[in-house]
Amino acid sequence: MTATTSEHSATGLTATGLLPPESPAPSDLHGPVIDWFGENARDLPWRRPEAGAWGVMVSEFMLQQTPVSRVLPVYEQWLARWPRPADLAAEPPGEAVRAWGRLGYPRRALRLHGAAAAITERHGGDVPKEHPQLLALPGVGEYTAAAVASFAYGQRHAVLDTNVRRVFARAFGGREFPPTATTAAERRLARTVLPEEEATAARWAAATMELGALVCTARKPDCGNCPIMDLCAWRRAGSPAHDGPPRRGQSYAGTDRQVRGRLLAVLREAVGPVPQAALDAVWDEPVQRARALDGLVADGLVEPLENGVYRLPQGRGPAM
DNA sequence: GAAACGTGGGT
DNA sequence: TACCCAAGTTT
Repeated sequence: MTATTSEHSATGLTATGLLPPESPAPSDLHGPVIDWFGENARDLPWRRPEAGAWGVMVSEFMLQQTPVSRVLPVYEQWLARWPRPADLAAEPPGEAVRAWGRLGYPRRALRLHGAAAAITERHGGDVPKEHPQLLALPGVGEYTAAAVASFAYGQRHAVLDTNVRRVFARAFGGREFPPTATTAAERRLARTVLPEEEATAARWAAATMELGALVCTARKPDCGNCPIMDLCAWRRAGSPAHDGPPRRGQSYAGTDRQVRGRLLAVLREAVGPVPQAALDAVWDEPVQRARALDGLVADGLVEPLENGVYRLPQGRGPAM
């Protein structure tokens, strides 16, 4: 069954501009992608039944901009120490920041702690099932709310992460990469191609994400092992290279982020409060160093004591 | 909508 | 080596 323009006209997808003329019929992809997932899905701990909604949520926080391989060990330690949201909420936020280790973007640790506190206070200790309630939690954005609702509770949501966006850009859009920022058109498309049946939609969400992570990768897509190789619009167009402006680049060396990282590393590894001198040692430029430290304090990641002594936060930090 | 926000592995 | 990329969210 090959996709044709006439099929789209029948469904109105082309007429509404949701799909380019050469893109495949969405329903033709469901079976192959879901079957592929059944045979190739990685056995990740947060996919096991015993992970529960809290395990799924913890994994989603950790996986925001951080690769699976680096998340795995920290995830295991985290769940062993804090098996329920209330367990985490009962500890100072600084403990979450410390346990976060070197996963990066430590504000996520603070927000996960805040989410655990909110879940404990507002939802009786259970991760909420409704998308709006998930979205209201600190650190939970559009993607994470949909991911938890879909993966943990089997609901029907468009789960649009960087993997899925890339798969859709190629399979339906015929382009190598999606736009820099998620567009309304991408959200509409993701909702439109979602299978009708709830459990199938949840499976589709996980499957498209996995396909993007393992086969339809950014660098070297393994099209030879792709279950929809013959339907993919990008492939059918000859795999044209990305045209538009160059992809984003994020510099790091010499930035405040690097200084913040070094300062926080000292605090994380220290058992108790740290004197100013220990922090001064990590960066020689005093103005930038002070700015970075002030930023950490403002973000609630560091708590200043008297006489230039600092520690990880012990109380409730500023709302974020 | 752009910019800020960590860290490390792959090429 | 330098750059790209990794299950985003917030301001």
